[in-house]
This record gives sequence, C-alpha cells and structure tokens, in this order.
Amino acid sequence: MTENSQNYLDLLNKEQRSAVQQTNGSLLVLAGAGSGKTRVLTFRILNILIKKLATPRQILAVTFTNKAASEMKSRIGDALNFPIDNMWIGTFHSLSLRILRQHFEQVGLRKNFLIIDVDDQLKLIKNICELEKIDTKETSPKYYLSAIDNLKNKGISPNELSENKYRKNDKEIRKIYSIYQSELLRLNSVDFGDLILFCIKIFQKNNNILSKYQNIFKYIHVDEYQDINPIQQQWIQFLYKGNKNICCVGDDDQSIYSWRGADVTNLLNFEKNFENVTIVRLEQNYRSTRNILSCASTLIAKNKGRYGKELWSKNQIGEKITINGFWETKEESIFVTDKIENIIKEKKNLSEISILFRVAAHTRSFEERLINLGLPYKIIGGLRFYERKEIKDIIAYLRLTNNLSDDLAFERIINVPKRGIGKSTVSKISSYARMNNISLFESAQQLTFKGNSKARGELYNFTDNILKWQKVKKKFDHIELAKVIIEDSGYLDYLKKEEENSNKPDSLSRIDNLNEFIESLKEFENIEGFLEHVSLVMENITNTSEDTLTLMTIHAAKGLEFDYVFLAGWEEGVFPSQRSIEESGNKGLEEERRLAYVALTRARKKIYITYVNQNRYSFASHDYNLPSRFISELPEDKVEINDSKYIQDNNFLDNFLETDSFSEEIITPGRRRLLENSKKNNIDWDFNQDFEFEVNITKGKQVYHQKFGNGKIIKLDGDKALIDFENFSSKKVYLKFLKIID
DNA sequence: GGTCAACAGGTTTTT
DNA sequence: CCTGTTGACC
Repeated sequence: MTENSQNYLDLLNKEQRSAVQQTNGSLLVLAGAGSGKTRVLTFRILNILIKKLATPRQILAVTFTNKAASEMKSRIGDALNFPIDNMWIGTFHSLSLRILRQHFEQVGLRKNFLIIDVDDQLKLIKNICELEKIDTKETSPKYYLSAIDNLKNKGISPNELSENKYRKNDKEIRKIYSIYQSELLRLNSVDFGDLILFCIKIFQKNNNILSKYQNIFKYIHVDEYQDINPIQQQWIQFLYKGNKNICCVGDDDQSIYSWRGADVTNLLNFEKNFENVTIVRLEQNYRSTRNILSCASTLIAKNKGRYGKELWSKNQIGEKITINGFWETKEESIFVTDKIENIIKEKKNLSEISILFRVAAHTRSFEERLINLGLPYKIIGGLRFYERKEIKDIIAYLRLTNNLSDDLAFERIINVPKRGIGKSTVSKISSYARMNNISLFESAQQLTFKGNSKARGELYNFTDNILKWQKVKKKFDHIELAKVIIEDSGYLDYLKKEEENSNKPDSLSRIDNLNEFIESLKEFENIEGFLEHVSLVMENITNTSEDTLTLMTIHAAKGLEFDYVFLAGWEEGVFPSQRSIEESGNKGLEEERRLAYVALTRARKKIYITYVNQNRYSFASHDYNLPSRFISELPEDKVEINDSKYIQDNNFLDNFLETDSFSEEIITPGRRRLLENSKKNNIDWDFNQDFEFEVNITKGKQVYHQKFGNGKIIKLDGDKALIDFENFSSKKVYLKFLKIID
C-alpha cells in the first residue's frame, strides 16, 4: 500500500466517501457533471482491493469508452503501486468479446472469428438486397442496417422477430436480418451488436457458463449508466444475480446516446431492477466556475423529464460566458484562434484548450486556420485513422492473407488498385462460389483455369500473390508482411500515381498514413491481435505526447474537461440539430439540450460560444442560420453577447419566444414523410398501440417541429382521432400527426 | 467486359 | 462538397 492510498478516504467529501464505502448491495450514484464520479469509481475499486474484499479478477468495471477503461486501470495501478492486469475493466463490447472468445462454439462460431465494421455490414446488406431482389432505391441499405442494429440493441434475434405491420418495410427487414445473420455465421464473423447479444444468448442457454461468470464477479461497476441500452442492461442483470453487489454511476442530464438505443429509464428504474438499493447524490461540483455552473443549470432546467439535481460549487465566480456571432465560418475560426493565441501568451498549455463541435465535419474551417498559424492540434473522432480508405484496403489484404475465406476482404480489394477485374467478373466469381458453396477466393482460383482473357490472367496473379504472401507470413513477422503487401500489390505505386495526378496535398498524406500504419503494427505481436484492436478500439495507437489543442465533437468530449472551452457552431438547425428535432420532436430537442449541458460543463475556467449566420451546410446557396435557441436560454446576466452588426440589426435573439399555436400550412420534411408513410402503408390504426403526437410551432419564418407526448387512441372520427395523452388531457388530433413508437 | 467522366443524391452524434 | 452510380466509349 502506498502513501497516497493510505489516506485515500480523506481525499473525498462526505457523499463520495459513503459511495466508496458502501460496498454491499446495489448502489446508484447520481453524479452531476464535475462532481468527481470517476474519482468515486476508482476509489471504490481501490477500497475493495485494499480491504481485500475481492481480488482484481473478481472486479468487473464497465466503462463507456476504451480510453476511460485504460485510464481507470492506470489510475488504480498507480495508487496500488503495481499494475493490475487481470481486472475486468472495459467497454461492454470489449468485455463481451473476452467472454465470447472463450465460448464461441456456443453460438456456432469458430475460433478466430472476426469482428466486421460498418462498411462490411453495409456491403453484406447490399449483397443480400441484390440477391433477394429487394429494392434499395426507395429504402436504403442504411435503413435496413440501422433497423438491424436497433433490434440487436433490444436483444431481438432474427428468429424472435415477429411481424409488425407498423414497421416500415417490415417484411424486408425480417428477411434481410435473417439472411444477414446466417451470412455472418458463414463468414465466421460477428458485428458490433452481436458481441453483446451473443453473450446474452450464451448466458440464457448455458447455465454453467453463466454461473461461472456470476461467481467470478463479486463486485460490478458501471460508469455512464444513463447511456445504457436494453441489451446492456440485460447483460448486467445476468451477471449481477451472482453476488448482488453493484454500483452504477450516472447522470440523467448527460444522457446523449438515445439514438444508439440508450434508455434513461434504466436509471429511473434502478430500484425496481436491483435489490437492496442505496442512492447517493453527488451535487458538489469541483470543476467549473460558479458562473459556468449557473449557466449550465439554467439551461438544463428547461428540460422536463429529469431526475432532478441541484449542483453547487465553492469555486470562484469566474468570468461570464462570451458569445460571439459572425457572418461566415472564416470569421469564426479567426476569432477563436485569436483568443487561443491570447491564452497561450499567458503561458497556458494548448492541452488545456478545446474546441467542441456538434458535427465532426465542422472542424475543417478551423483546421485550415490552425495549419496556417502553425498551432498543433489533434482531432478526436470524425474520420478515424483505421477508417481511412488506404488503411482499410491494406487491412483487407492482411485479412485475406490471414484467412482465405474472408469474402468481404476479397471483395474489397479484388480490384483495388485497378487490375481489370470488374463487376461482371466479380459477379461470376460470387455466383460460382455460391453454387459450389466455396469461398470467393477458392472460386476465383478455380475460375482462372477456365479460359485466358486479361481478367483471368490478372485474377491468377492476384490469387497467386495472396498465396505468396501466406508464405511470407510464415517466415517473417506481420510488419514485414505488411510492407511486402503494400509494395507487391501495387498499392504504393497506385498512391504515388494518384499523388502525381492531383495537386492536392491530400494524397501525399495517404502514403504517410501507410507509414504510420506500419508503425502502429509494431505495438502488436501478430496480425490477429492487431485486427482485434482495430475493430474494437478504432483509435490509432501512436499518440503524440506533444502539447496540442484538441478538436472534437461534444459526444467525444463526454467525460473530459479543459480550462478553456470553445463551443463553435451554435446555430439553430445545427445545434439543436434540425434532424434530431424533426425525427424525435421534443425528446430530440431535450437530448440536444443535454448535449449543450455536457458541452458547457466540460469547462473549468472560461467558455466562448460562437455562431455563424451563413449556412454551413449550404451547397453554394445563401441560406442563413439563426443563433441557437440554447443561447437565449442562458441566464442574461452571466453571458456577454457580442453580436455581429448583422445580428443586432435584425434582432434575431428576440425570435425565440414560446408559443403554442401551430399552423398546418407549413409542411416540414418530417411531417411530409409521416403523411406519405401513413398513406402508402394504408395503416389500420391499432387501439392498443402507443402513439406520439407531433405539431409544428411557427414563429415568424421559423418552424419548430415538436412532439407533444405519448398516448393511445380512444376513438376514431374520419381523419381525426381522439387521443388520450399521458401528459395531456384527451385531445382530438389529425391522424397524420400520429407517429408510432417502436 | 472494363474504364472513366458526367451525374445524382445525401449529409449527426459512436462502441 | 464528396461519394457512389450510371452510361457512353474503348
């Protein structure tokens, strides 16, 4: 035991201490932003270890990101003064994988199964649609993919999926899902959702395995509990039933992942789902100035469905939030970088500054400026390293060399770089493969012996190369193999040629990326380990220790904190996102507001908010955006607004007044879709079904699309229905305003 | 049967 | 704006 771990309890306040010491039974820690929840979690685990209530192996800790997991691991290791390797700390996905690697045969998988990514998922679905003659013009493969993902988040397998006439393209979904799943099995692959789903299947099916894990895990910890979806909740509950010690930490105000199936009701139902419950609230904020805290609290108070929490702080009052409006994005980035230069003049580190965005794509205009100024920056999220085309291509080569029956990898690289093997050849290969029940690679091999056109010669070269690389793989390590592949496949030449043909500095960095890729391979012992890392972690492993500025999305910033935070792009339509409001109405708006809350509470000292009036999404059009309504929701006396002249003259901030009148004349895309769907599908209205009621609220030119609550139909009357609302009285509404809840 | 240029369509957030 | 698809040409 080290010195700093001896007095660790003294480092905590009363509530934190009680959360740490309450080791038996079920504990829910409702922890506001900046109230030290990570500290509580780490200290709690530390406490269990120091008191020898459990060995590291008997502790399960689920975090939201891999980064959070490794941080927690090293913090505990530092405090104990020895590294802890066998503790079960990780994301739901990585922990599930660990379990699945042990018991793959239970769900019909074979050893060394592969985790496929979104690209491969889409490819698979496209192939299925083509084969089954399912039209993808009207309804895109993406829609089917997200439908399948949603089902998996709810824990529904293809054979458990029943007919639902209210679901769009229900028949197709059921068909695609079932074929999709058998295709994955054939390819010995799983997708992200399967990792958790298959664990549940194993737990349900095999009681021996279940009780083995139930016995191992004496203490369970779950971070970011508000962002857990139904299948993850199931997963926890299975494991919980062994020792019945669990500690979940969360903040309903920071729930920002409902689009991924996260469900705050898990948090609200904690007392129903677990036994012997204690609830601890952490309401003292240690992070932000009182001004920042007050702004964040005022904003989040506009949300209705809250657990309720009152954050307070002993910190300094601090500066007001500075809000600046601009005419175009260029001005915005100039303003922000000017402020950043001022900050670092005072000997502050760049790593204490962050620029947060609602949309990853908006980092671009800032990047240009930062490059010009020579300010080092890094981008978290957005297009990740391993998602780059050139990296994925080389990975596909490695995958195919590693496993000849990796059809998805085969398909990806058969004509990359171009070698004259086009669509028709590929479709020949795949139909021959299907007929004979062999892999694409085998099929290609067999077809090369029939005839002698150019394509066949190239095909022969291709398969021959792969076989050669397999020999290389046996003799040398994976780094050599990658180098050989990059050169011999002609990929390097292809990139070089591309570089010559374009003046963009972009293609140059592609070769750099490949070099960086080789570097990152060195962190792994073999290809298998590398592939697993790629599919699970996605982030590049080589991170510079240099002092840099951080650009990222607000989602990616969850759990992080900085002294200075710049919040760019606070425009109506961007933030809150138009799409979010259109698709989920009031619920969507509230989630956007929580996102704003998360953004504000990242800052310790000072926040700058900026917005731009020229539409960022415009394709050479001249639409204008209004400042975000969230700006007007901040307390007036704690912000300082410096509008550009344009904005002052037009008095845009006054436009956000509440109103409950709505007009039927203006049809938003969301409502139009709804109308068309109900017409097309000729729905028979079900009296037991839950519906949502949406309206448009207009004020001036602005149209808000809002949801007014859930309800059931009491009576039909022509094109109107009498609805009994949960949070309204009964009300007569047009049928076209009703939307079915899944 | 493959390639390349013109064309159309789609744009949130992520393990 | 960037990507994937189409259709004319080799």
